[in-house]
Amino acid sequence: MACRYAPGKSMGRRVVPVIRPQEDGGFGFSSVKIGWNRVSQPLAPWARGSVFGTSHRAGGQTMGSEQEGQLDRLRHSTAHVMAEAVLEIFPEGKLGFGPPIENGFYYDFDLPRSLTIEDLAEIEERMKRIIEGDYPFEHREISVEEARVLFANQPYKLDQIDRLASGQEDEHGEAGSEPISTLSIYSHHNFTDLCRGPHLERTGQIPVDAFKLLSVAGAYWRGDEHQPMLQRIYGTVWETKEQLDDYLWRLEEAARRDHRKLGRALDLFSVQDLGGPGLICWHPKGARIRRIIEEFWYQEHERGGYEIVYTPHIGRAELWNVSGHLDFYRESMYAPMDVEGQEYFIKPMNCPYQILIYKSRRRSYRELPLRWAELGTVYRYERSGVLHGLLRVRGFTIDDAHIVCRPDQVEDEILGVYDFSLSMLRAFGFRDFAIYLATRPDKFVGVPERWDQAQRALERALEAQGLPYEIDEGGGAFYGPKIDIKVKDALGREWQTTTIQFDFNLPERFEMTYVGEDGQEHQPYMVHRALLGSLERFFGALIEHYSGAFPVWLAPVQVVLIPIADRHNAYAYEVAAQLKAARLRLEVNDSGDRMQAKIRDAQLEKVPYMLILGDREMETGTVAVRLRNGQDLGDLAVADFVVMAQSAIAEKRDL
RNA sequence: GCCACCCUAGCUCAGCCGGCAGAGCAAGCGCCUUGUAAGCGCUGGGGCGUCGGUUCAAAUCCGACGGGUGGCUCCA
Repeated sequence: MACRYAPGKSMGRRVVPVIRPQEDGGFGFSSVKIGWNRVSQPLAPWARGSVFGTSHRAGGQTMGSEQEGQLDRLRHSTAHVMAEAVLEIFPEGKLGFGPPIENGFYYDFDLPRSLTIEDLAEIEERMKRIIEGDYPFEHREISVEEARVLFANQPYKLDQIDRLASGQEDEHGEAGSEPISTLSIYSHHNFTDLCRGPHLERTGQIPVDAFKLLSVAGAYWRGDEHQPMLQRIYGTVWETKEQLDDYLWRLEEAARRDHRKLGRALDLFSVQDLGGPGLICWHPKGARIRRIIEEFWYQEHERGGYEIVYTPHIGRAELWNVSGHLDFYRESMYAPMDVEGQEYFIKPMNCPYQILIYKSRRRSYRELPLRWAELGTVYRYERSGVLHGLLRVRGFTIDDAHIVCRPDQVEDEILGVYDFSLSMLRAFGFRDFAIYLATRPDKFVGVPERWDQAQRALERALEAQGLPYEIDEGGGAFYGPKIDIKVKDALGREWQTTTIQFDFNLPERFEMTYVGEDGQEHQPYMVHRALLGSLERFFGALIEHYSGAFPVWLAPVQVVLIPIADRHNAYAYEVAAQLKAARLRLEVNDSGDRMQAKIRDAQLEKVPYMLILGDREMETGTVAVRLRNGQDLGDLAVADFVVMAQSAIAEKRDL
C-alpha cells in the first residue's frame, strides 16, 4: 500500500550524465515522454512510469517473470533498508513513497536539510550495517486506527492511510472503490513502513556489494506540483556484484553516447546562450546529415503519394483562435507580436495553414485523399526545466503531413501511414519498435462519442496489421487520439518518433468540406502525422543510436585521405578528385601530422573510411583502405574502393 | 516552473579552510617526412558566467540574475 509503486513516473538515475526526455516529435503534441524514458529490458535505468509503469502500477509484482518479481522484492527491501538508514541520521525525517523501479528503487523523504552526495556515502555505510544485522522482515495486518497511531508522526503516511481508508485509492495505487479496513505493514530492525510488500525474508539477503545509491533529486509528493517537494534518493541493487557492475557500465556507455557530448565533439550542433536556450544551431557537419535526411524524406514522400507544401512561420491571432490553439495551447505559444495593430503569433504547429490551403477552393470527393507534407519549423515555449539537448527544444522542425480524406478512407490511410513510418524508420537503422495507442486526455475538444469512434478506428487499423501495442491512457492530443511509435536504439532505449493523430476538431472548427458524390457538402476526416517526429529529436536519437558512428550514407565525412608524407599530397588530391566525382564526401588530411596521428583523428571523428596513401599506393595507383572498425583491407584500386563505398551507401550499410 | 548541484582559457579539468590564475588537448609557428589510434619544441590565449555585497584582500564567502546538469511537474 504505502510504498506501492510510485504514482507518477519513476526513473532510475545514475552517477553519469545521461539522457532524458524531450519534446515529443509529433505536431508537438507531445504526451509521450521519451528520452530517457526509453525503457526496455537490456538497459534502461531510465525506465519511467508512463506507459511502462502500467505494469508496475497495476500491482507491483506483475513484472512478468518470476525473476523480475524476485528483483522487485530485493529492490523494495533495499529501499526500506535505505529508509531506515536515513531515519538513523534524521530521526525527524518524514517518509514518502519508496518503491522498486526499473533497475533499482527510490525513496522520498522530507528532511530538515538538503542531502548531499557525501550523505549518500554515509547512508550506504549504515545500510551495510543493517544488511549485515540480518534482521527479519515482518509482515502484519493492522487496523486503520492502529495505523494512525503507529504513523502519528508521519504526515505523508497518514495522508496515504486516509486515501486508502476512504477508498480514494486501492493498495495498488489505482483509483479505488472500496474503503479498506486493514492495512499492511512491514517491519525490520527499527523500521516500520506502511507497505503492501512483498519483501525478502531477512535484510541479510541483500548482497552488500551489489547495491549503490546513485543520486538525490527533488520530487513532488504524489507527483503533484502543488504538493511539497520531497528529496528523492535513487539507488540500484542487483543480485550479484557482476550485475551491478554491468548496470553501471551500461550507464557509462549511455553517457558516452550522449548526443550533447557527441554533438560538440563531432561539431554537429550547438545551443548558444546568446541565442537562447532550446534553440539549435546546426553546424556544417550536422547540417549535412540533416540535408541527407531531408532529401531522402522528400524523395520517399513523393514516392508515397504526398505533395509538398510550404507555409508561413507566423500568423494572425484569428487563425489561432479558429484553430483553438489560443484556447488550448496558449501557454505553450510564444507571446504575440504587434504588427500594424494586429496580433501575430509564431506558429506552434503547421496544421492550420495547411487547412487554409485546403480551403482555398472547393474540394471534391474525387480529390481525396489529399496528402500534404512539409518540413515545418515551429516554436513552442517550453518551461526552462524541461529543455534538453536536441530532445526537448523550443524550436524544431516537424516532418509533418496532413491527410484529408473521406470517412471510408481513413482506416486505409492510417494503415498506409503506419507502413510508411516503419519503412522510413528501418531505413535509418532502427529495427525494434514499441507502439502505443494514446487515448483521450483530460483536456479535450469534441464530444466523447467521436473520440470513442476515432479510437476504435485506430484500434482497427492496428489490429488489422496484427501489431502488438499498448494503451497510453489519456495520452492523446487535445483534438484527437493517436498512435505513437517509438524506436528502440542500440542500447534498447525507446525514442519517440512517429505519431499518427486523428483529428476531428480542426475540420469542424475550420468548416472544412468536400462535395460528395451526392452533391452535398460533407466534412472530411483529417489525420496529422510525423514519421521522424522532429528533425532535432530524431537527429539526437540517431547520434545516440550510432554513437556518432553514422552509416556511410549518413556520415558527414565518408572518407579521409591520409597521405603519409608531403610528397604524397599531390597523389591524395588526385584521388580526392576522383572520389569527389563519384559524389563521395571527403577530406584530405594534408597537415604536418604523422600518419598515426591522422588515423587517430579520423577514428575520433568516426569517419567510415580512411585511405592511406604512400609510395606503394602512388606507384600502383591504389589506396590502402582502413575501416573505422580498425580493419585493414589493404590496397585497392580507386575504382574498386568507389564501388565498395557506393554499395554501402546504396544499401544504407554501416560500412 | 519546482528541488538539488554546477558554471575557471576553444575543449576536458586542477586550483583545500580568501592574499593579485594552472595543466593536458586543441590552435599558431618551427623541426621531423613519417606506413595503420597521439613525433618533438616554441608561442599566443582566460582574470575565473553576470551584477552586487562582505573583507585590507575573493576564482575562492553571501545574494540576485543568466546558463547548464539530475530529477519532479509539464509536454495539443
